[in-house]
Amino acid sequence: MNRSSSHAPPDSRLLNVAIDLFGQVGLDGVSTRELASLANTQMSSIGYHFGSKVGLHLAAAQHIADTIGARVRPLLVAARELRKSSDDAEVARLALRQILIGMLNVIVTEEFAADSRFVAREQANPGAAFEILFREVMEPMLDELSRLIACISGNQMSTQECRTRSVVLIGQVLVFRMAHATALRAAGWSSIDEGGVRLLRHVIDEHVVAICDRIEAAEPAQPKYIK
Amino acid sequence: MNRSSSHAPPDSRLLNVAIDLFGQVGLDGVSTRELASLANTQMSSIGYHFGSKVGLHLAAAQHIADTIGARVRPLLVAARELRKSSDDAEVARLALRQILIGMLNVIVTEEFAADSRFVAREQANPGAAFEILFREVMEPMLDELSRLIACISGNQMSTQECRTRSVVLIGQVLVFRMAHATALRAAGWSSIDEGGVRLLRHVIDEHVVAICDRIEAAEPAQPKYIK
DNA sequence: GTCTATAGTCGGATAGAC
DNA sequence: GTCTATCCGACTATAGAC
Repeated sequence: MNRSSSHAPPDSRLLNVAIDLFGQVGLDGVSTRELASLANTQMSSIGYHFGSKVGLHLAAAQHIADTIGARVRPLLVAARELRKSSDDAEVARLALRQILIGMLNVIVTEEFAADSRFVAREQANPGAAFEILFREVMEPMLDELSRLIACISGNQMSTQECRTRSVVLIGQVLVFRMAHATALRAAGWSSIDEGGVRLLRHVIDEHVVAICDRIEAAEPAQPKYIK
Repeated sequence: MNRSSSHAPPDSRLLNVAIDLFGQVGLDGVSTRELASLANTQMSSIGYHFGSKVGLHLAAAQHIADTIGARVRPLLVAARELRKSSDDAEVARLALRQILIGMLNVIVTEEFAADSRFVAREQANPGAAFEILFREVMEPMLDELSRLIACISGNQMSTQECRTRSVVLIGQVLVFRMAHATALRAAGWSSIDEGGVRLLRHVIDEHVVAICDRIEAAEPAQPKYIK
């Protein structure tokens, strides 16, 4: 059932339609008329409830930050607790794997499809909405990932390198949202079904484990990257 | 020097401006007036040379397919030749690493920044331009990558899994273009300088090697993904 | 709070002079 | 081939009735 066709209040219907459409075609790709029509309300109620079209866009970003944050934050705080209670690389690896698989679940789950489409689009179009999403979703996750990587490497790795590796790791997951059409065609899927998700979980987990093995086994590293 | 400010013919100037601006803000994000103005010509010359704004957009996509194709194709044909001359997993690994590092160079090089921005945007917005870019750029690359992965795995892996792994592998590189702002901030860069590129090359190559080790060492795999 | 009607702006396309 | 001027449709925002 479409979230926007329910009997929720108009502002809530507008928000859901906005997340769907802004995520698909961007802020300029959809008109206020279309948004209002699909939310079964009037153009002018956008002005009334959100000030303007841009106000609705920002409200949509904030709503998504709250939704995804609620889903991802538990994984991050759990990882943080584990890190504080132990320096063991094994523990950190487990937390790292759980965060990445957790992100994969958000990315491929139909429930979060509209939200993650929106996030992907804003990442390509950094604006005010991007600030909200980066600060509340991406940054805390990348922070925790790079701390886990530092721990796995035995704190032998520069912060710069840990952060870079976090981005590269998460890229393996994000590609399925940011290049959705390419990824689906390449994998020969029309949509990501249950079997596809299982394969994806297996592949990504295996890659993460392989990379952890490598990081942990690595020498203290000689040609360090500075600044 | 800006490619569009040269004394090239108007249609060429339009094409270059189009690649820049469409890549930054998308088809609907820029007006024909703006495009013409930045190309030092008239709005009506878009109609004359390319039929319409959409025609210009498609011509830009084709031009990019030619440009990037010219850069990437040599890597792909070299890999193909190697694969045909030998079944050795070591040879395939080398080819795989070279293709991914080659893609990274395209993604982070300033010379190709506008082109790869354009590609990234169209991947998020599948349309007619996406068809051109997928067929001429992404598909040949993903094809070769998955054949190399099959070879490295000793042909023990399903086609499905090989193709999925190709997407995941290339995701590590693409993230730096598709989530450019996020990646830069996360890594603490304002732009990807020479040192950043070196670190990135090192990190991605190491990850690819680690994943290859894992694939090669893997059991023939029991819970195979079918369909 | 909700709806209609409209004001004011900007967009893509194109006719027609040169 | 190049440029000017203009048409017409679509858009956001808002005034004002209820």
